[in-house]
Amino acid sequence: MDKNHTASVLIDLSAAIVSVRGDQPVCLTVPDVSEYQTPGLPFGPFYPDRHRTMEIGLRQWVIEQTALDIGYVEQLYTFGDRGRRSEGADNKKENEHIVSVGYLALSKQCPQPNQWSEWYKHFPWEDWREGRPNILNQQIIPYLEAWAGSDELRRLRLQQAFGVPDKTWNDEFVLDRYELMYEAGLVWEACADGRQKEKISVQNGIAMQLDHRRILATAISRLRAKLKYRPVVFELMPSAFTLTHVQKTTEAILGAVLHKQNFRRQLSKNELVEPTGKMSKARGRPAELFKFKHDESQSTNLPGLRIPLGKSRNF
Amino acid sequence: MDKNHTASVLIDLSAAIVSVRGDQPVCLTVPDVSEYQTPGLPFGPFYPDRHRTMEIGLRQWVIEQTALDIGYVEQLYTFGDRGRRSEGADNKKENEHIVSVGYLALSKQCPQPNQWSEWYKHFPWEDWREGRPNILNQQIIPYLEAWAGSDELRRLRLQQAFGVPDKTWNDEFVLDRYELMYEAGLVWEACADGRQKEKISVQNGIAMQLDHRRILATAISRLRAKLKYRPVVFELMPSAFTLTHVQKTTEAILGAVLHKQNFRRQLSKNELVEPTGKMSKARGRPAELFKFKHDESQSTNLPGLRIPLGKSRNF
DNA sequence: GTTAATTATACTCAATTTGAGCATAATAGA
DNA sequence: TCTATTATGCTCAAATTGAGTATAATTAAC
Repeated sequence: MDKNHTASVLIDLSAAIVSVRGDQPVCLTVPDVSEYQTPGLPFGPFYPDRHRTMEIGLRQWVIEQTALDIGYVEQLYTFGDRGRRSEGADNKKENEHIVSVGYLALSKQCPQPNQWSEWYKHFPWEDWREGRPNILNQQIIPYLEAWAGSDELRRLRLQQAFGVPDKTWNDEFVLDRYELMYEAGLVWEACADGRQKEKISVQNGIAMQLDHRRILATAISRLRAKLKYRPVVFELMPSAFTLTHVQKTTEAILGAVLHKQNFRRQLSKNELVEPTGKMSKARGRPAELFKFKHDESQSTNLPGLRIPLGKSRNF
Repeated sequence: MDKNHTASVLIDLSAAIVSVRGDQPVCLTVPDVSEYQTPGLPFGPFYPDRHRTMEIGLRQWVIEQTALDIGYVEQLYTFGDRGRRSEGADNKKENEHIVSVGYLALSKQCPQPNQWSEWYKHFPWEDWREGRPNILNQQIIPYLEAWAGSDELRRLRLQQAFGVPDKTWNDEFVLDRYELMYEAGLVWEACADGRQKEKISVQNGIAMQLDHRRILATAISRLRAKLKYRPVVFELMPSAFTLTHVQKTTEAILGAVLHKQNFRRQLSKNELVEPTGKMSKARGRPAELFKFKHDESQSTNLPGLRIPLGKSRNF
């Protein structure tokens, strides 16, 4: 085995394809045939011969396999962990190592409801719209505090990720929280390497295949952060929408409620939307229908929503 | 050639190892032996057999080859572009494709000065500390405007990246600006594919090998953005420093000057530093020596400097 | 058809943060 | 002692944010 062979790997392009259905953020998943029936993110191999860039490769198989119209695509992270291939990799050669490049993609529609999985079923502690989730005080925090014990570093991380005991919660630290729970053995995936899977007493969110839940956590973190300074929400909106609709979508992603009047003030100050002249009709007073000002053109680096309190909020 | 073989690639871990020497941000480079003598970023192959994660692999060869103590390491981006291998890849097999994973690393010291290259020699238009760089009005902007012509999309991108003609400059859009210049054929690297290299009339910054200047641009963008909400400056500071020293380092990275009193206000409000009791002695009044409050522990997600005007400034 | 519930939108106001400045303190060197 | 230089304390107007109140335009209930 020469050096070149040792260094050779296969590349999987994994995608967290995100949309919003009603007031729930969802993510495209593929069912699992194994005994555990854990859903996974869709992925496809990268063929450097066929695709000039990896993003082109990603778009290609998403179009082929899902027939979805994804607009916004962003590379998230490249995972080279050895552990990743340990499970269900029977269709790959034994000696081939797999590196997975995670992507975040946004879709305006989400047809075939059963193929889309709601974020907060995988991360129940991340949805604060109805107040602080019970699972935190009832399950997660006590377990984590026991795990931390008197370890100084662990307590500091606990403070930063979960705001314990400082009473501060940063909605962007989704990945940090997941990884802390992983290390503490609080999620199913942490026991995937031969250890018995029944160990996790509480269903701390629905598990996913391989490291897919970690990729989804990365996607949520990134999207929540991006929302605050780039107008990516509109990649999830139809061509015409009410301001309340934009707010509900934003709140769904952030997992937090926002002050209505202030939210609209930001929207109008940044001149992100313009009226269509039409009105929506629902229960109460009809709302004006707006459209995104910069559709078609790459909206990548426009001002953004600038949700205040960008960092952390008290509770 | 079966499908697996087509998908097999080699992975290079490229590193933008950044430090600050005096008032100049610098980046570790390796000399080039070819006729053009363009410097390149150091890189090493990733051996999945030997290293559990890519970050471990990166740290490994940095330690082996540079003997540097790098603290902070962050993955930047994974480039799968076919063009990348076109040049000087004689030591690799013809059919092997290379994917390069770019990393940003921060080092407190930068010994052997000749191996470190100053950022702004590669990106002269990014240093605004002495005011608006002349090269913009004299060379870059006129060329780009001609290139844009009446193309609507091009003009919009020009506006966003270079603030033309809105008079607004966002210090974080380093990558956007570089890529625009690349597309417009304004940088040497754009002509690397067989076209004559002498075409670029102006020396718009010193070129680098392969796509290394793009990786460096990514690193600068990321670091400038991160600086504003995470206390990463301290990864570039010695154990004891004056507040002015922190400010000079920050300004070097941002390529912009900051208001002294307001900078200090942020530092003290966020409680990032604590006095050591000692004083520095230089020309004027002696300054108090401080140290970073959260040294040793992972400072990754602490509050940060929160440099105001985070987005863009007028000129 | 009147009333209640619901949703939209305009407007206000105090608290905080930011941008920009002046004033003063402590040192070295002339 | 005087001057240049750097550090640091303090002020203040402008802008932004957080959190309301008031009012308008509908549908659903009675």
